[in-house]
Amino acid sequence: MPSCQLASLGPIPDAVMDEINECILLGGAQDGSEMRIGAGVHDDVASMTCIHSVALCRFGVDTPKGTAEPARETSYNIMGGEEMTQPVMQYDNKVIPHSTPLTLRWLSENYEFAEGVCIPRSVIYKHYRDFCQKNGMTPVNPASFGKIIRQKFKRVKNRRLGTRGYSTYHYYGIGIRSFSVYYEEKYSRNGLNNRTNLPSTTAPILEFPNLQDVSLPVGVPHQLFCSFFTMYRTHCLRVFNFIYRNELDEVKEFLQHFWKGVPLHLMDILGSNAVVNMVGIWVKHFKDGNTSIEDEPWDGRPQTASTECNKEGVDEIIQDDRHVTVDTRARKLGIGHSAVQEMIESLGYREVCARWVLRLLTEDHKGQQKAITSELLQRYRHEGNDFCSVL
Amino acid sequence: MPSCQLASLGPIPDAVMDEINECILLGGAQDGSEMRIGAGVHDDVASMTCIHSVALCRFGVDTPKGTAEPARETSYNIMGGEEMTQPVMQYDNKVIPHSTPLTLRWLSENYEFAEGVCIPRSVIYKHYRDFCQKNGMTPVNPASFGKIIRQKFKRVKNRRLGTRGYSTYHYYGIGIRSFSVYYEEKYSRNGLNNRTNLPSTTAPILEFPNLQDVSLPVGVPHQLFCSFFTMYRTHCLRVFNFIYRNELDEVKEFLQHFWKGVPLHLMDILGSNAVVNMVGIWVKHFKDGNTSIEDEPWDGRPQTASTECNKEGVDEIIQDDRHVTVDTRARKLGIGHSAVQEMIESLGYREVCARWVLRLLTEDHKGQQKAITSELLQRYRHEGNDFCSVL
DNA sequence: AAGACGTTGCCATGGCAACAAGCA
DNA sequence: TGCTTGTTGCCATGGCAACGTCTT
Repeated sequence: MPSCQLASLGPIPDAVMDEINECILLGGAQDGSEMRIGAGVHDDVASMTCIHSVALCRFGVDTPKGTAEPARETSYNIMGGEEMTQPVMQYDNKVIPHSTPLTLRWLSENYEFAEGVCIPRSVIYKHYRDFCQKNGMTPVNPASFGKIIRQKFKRVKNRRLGTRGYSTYHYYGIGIRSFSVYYEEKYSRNGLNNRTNLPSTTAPILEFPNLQDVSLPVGVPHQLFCSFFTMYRTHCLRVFNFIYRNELDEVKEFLQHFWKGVPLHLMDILGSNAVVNMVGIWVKHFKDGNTSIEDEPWDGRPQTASTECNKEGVDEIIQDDRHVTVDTRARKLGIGHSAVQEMIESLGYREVCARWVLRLLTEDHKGQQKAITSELLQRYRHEGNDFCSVL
Repeated sequence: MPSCQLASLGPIPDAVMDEINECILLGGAQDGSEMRIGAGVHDDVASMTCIHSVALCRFGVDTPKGTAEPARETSYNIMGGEEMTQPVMQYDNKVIPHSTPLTLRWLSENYEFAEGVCIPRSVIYKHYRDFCQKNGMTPVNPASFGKIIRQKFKRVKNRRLGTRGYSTYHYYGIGIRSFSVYYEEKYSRNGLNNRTNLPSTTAPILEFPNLQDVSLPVGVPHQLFCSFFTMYRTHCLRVFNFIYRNELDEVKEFLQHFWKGVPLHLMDILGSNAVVNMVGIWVKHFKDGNTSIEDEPWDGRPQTASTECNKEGVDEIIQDDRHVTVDTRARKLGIGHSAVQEMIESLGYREVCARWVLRLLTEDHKGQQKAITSELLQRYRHEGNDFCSVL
């Protein structure tokens, strides 16, 4: 019996994949203003983990069942549309700082009171940014925008929805007008009825193996692996949910959050080849078209499959390993960014990516100890061991 | 007439300098838990700017006037003390998660209601962390600690003090008991009277040149320079204040904040040699024992002085320049951290440091544009020009 | 009965802008 | 009067923990 079910609602549309790719390429910050010194290293991790997890999601989904798909497709088109149908006012190329009355009017035209509707603040704010860009206005920050929202919708309430520890703020009581260019069914009054007949349990599910059915790789403490398994399972579920809800900005941030947040005592087992390979096996399994791992016995499988999988192209992997090393380091130097492109192209090397994520994380945690001397030697010694274990 | 006055209250005690050095060496995070991937690059900037600004403060201060010095000295000793006189309870090496009753008792023993006293939250929290460490407890996060504070002191009020845009949260109504090991006069009931006869205007001041009296380097837009000058002046004032208030943690964070926050359109003039040298001249001037720049005419001085200053040891500077390049890049690779030590030893090269801060910032802003192709070429081209302009 | 999980209240910090006070 | 600058209210987001519901 699966202890966790992943809702999947059809293949990821190309538009979404494009956005994800763009997100990876751009490092997540579209306007440059939020960039920080040192972002390069973050991007390394984010790119890799994004590739890995998105690959998992991509291959994990079932055939479409046709539920609620049209609405989602429409929403992408709207968001990706080039032209607002009727911009409130068009200034001739002059960038004006900000206009509260204009924003209030825009709010009136596109949103309405809607009891029972929850819309993420980030979604409305994204719409607002779009509105500002199309009208040559400099947007205000989220806090100030919130004040404007509450000027217009005095009775709006707060909700914090999302899985444990990852709740996001929502406005409760605001819906998108049905004729707005930003219309999305789930965020409007109309979506209230439809949502009830779309429970996640009726959707095709992606089942993870039950922990009891999995025989663990030798040498890995059972307790630690259980912890990691739980975290990773939840992680995948959340990535799924983010993508399903079209909150692609969240995906990147969340991935960073997850991989950076792996506790130190779990780092050790992540260094273990067997665990990495087990994750890889799951990905591979989903890729082959299975949505459940339950129908096949899992005992003993990880070890055998992992070796078989490893042998497939061990030379290339090592080759690629070194290659990525060079590029990653080059990018840490600030020399270039073409490596990201390469990493995307080498999507087939999911295991490599996963392994690299781990390596990166390990390196960085090491680096954070900031020992003044002998750090250099220690690092090379550590890397040496790591490299051997990859072989 | 100076438009801004810097309060300075004697030379920086060795204890403070030690802490600053430690802060630089450790990268600011004492427990490692707040470290993040990519912190290395932040540290580069922080170290440099810290050296630069601290040097400015160090050389800018006047002879001590003996006001309130004893209290400050005492406080350093207290904070640096090895042993609490009477720990509430001593567990034998076992790390226990957390104990609210213990914390409440500790609060009662060390703090009291004190109308009119403002104490920064960070200060109390630092004390609490110290208390936890000494008693083998895992401290709770600041938010949860705040709840405990309000359990004990129900009438505490909030204050946000600090210069514009850099306010920090304070508790108003809590003072440190006079017999506490954490006692500091300014944060206790006794400090209330003393503070009134220590207005910053009566303290020796460090005067910046008035903008009208400064003839700008050629080729630098007046408007841009004025903006930068205002920012830099405020920056120095704040660094002074932080050090005076013994809030050394703030110093590092603030320096990062300032240098990272230089707007893009000011980056250009910071790339200008003349501006960098002007800052360098001020530092040099203060170093020579002057607290005011007003008594000497400033017309035309920047250019001449800058060249003279440059010629002093241009070879060494370039030599050092390359040296720092290597080390900085090495550290970005995560190879080692001894470079920080070197930079501290080369404190004499303040101008070089300043220049390097600018270079680093420029590089990073460039890097954040994340253009996929031709970034490499562009960067080298840019660096080439930059290097020439240094010569 | 115990555990898992979503929701929500209270705390934290931080940005912006309005207000107030001091000063040229 | 106009400018500068400190303070504060309102908004944002985020962590932790308590509570209630639901599952095992």
